[in-house]
Amino acid sequence: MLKILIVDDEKLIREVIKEYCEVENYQVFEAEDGNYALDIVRNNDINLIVLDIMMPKLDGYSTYKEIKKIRNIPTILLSARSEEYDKLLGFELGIDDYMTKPFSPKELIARIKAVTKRSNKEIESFIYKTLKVDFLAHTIEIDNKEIKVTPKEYEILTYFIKNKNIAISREQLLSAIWGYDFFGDDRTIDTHIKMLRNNLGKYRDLIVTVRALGYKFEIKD
Amino acid sequence: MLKILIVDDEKLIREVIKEYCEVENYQVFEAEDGNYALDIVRNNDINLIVLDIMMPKLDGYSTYKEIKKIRNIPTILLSARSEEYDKLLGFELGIDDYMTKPFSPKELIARIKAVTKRSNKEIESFIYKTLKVDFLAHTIEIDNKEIKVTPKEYEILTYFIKNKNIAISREQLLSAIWGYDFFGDDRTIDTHIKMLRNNLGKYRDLIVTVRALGYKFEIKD
DNA sequence: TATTTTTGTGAACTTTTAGTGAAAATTTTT
DNA sequence: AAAAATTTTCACTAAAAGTTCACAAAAATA
Repeated sequence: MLKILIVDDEKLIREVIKEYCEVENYQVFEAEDGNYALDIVRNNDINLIVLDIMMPKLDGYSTYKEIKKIRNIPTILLSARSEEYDKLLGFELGIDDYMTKPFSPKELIARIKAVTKRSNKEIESFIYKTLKVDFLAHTIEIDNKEIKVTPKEYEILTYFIKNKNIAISREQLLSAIWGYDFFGDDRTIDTHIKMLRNNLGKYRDLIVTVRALGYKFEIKD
Repeated sequence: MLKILIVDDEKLIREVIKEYCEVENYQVFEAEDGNYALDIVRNNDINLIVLDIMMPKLDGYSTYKEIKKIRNIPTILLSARSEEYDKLLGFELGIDDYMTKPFSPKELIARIKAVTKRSNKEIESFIYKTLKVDFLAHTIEIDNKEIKVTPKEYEILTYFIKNKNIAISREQLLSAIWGYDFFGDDRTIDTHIKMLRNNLGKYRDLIVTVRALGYKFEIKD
């Protein structure tokens, strides 16, 4: 279960966030200032921190730096006004996300999900039966035998793997792999898919076509 | 192209928002009170609404509720002062976001982008008894068995789900799914409904016909 | 009940879409 | 600069999907 620490001097804010988090089944810890926060971080295995910048005693920035000394924890910063926005942009030392008050609870939950998802997603390889893709070595193996694919095919395959079981539109593939500035024919994808399927041999059916949309890399767990 | 409806009694506010939206290439509709807003929603395929709470005639809250009866549209509420903040937090019936005046146009645009992005992604699945629609995988399951439907049927079903318990006219379905430039016979819908019902098997009755109007996806909660 | 309106449906017909091989264009390697 | 590899375009085909239509069935109305 996700353990979330909320650091804010306003009790109301903490309560509201807590309520929403509990709906999502997160375990919530509260701290009303930076010192309490540090204490909690030291004694609990916190997965994510929601941290207000403007606080009495130990302010958000300083708290953030202190926490980083203890352990790297994904953090979402809250700033009081949108004027702070620019400052935040300049303030770059690994913040995972930030929001300006007032914010919608829905959005916060969405961001929490996004951040936790992101920080858990650095995989080094993908294995399914005898298909192995090694992201570090940049190789693909089937039945212990390396198969060669072109760079584009490799990119498509890894994109599929990272988004397995999600239907991907041609547009999405194009902008993800070709970039937003590609103005060619989107049927080009079909040709690459054809070649990738051929190269995947007996695993060709992992790429299923989603009619009127695009393709999907389907792994039935 | 994104169609945005701005509902505010102050002309100046509307103008400013409009200008910024047009920079982003959004198509902007304006309404100076709730009644106009309802009219526009009924006759256009609006994607997002920016709605002021304080208005003469039909106020924001009421307008919001009325719109929900017509169709589910992501909405950003504007409240006049930050004191309203607490009220808004308690006010929970699916608002996607809200802002307090004065706000920066930049921030509004950022939120519009966030909301539209989210509303296209947030709902990952719909489950009713043993009927499961997975919007990411683009699949439909009944009794743990995947059923195949055509693209149009899938679109209709997801539109129904997003607007469950709301009667949808044939015109509305046409403009939402076929687009404004479809000039064919609206009985075509009936054929698609027939096929969709067949594919839904024991759940066929979720699609109820609303005589002289269209259809409704009815879920008794 | 008779008549009219509206919806359900099977089947014929039309259009759209994806798979594919080949060729042209581009990029990379030799 | 030539050769090789890769990427992109394109035209053709088969399959899938979409549309129309006529008649049956059902509901509303007179």
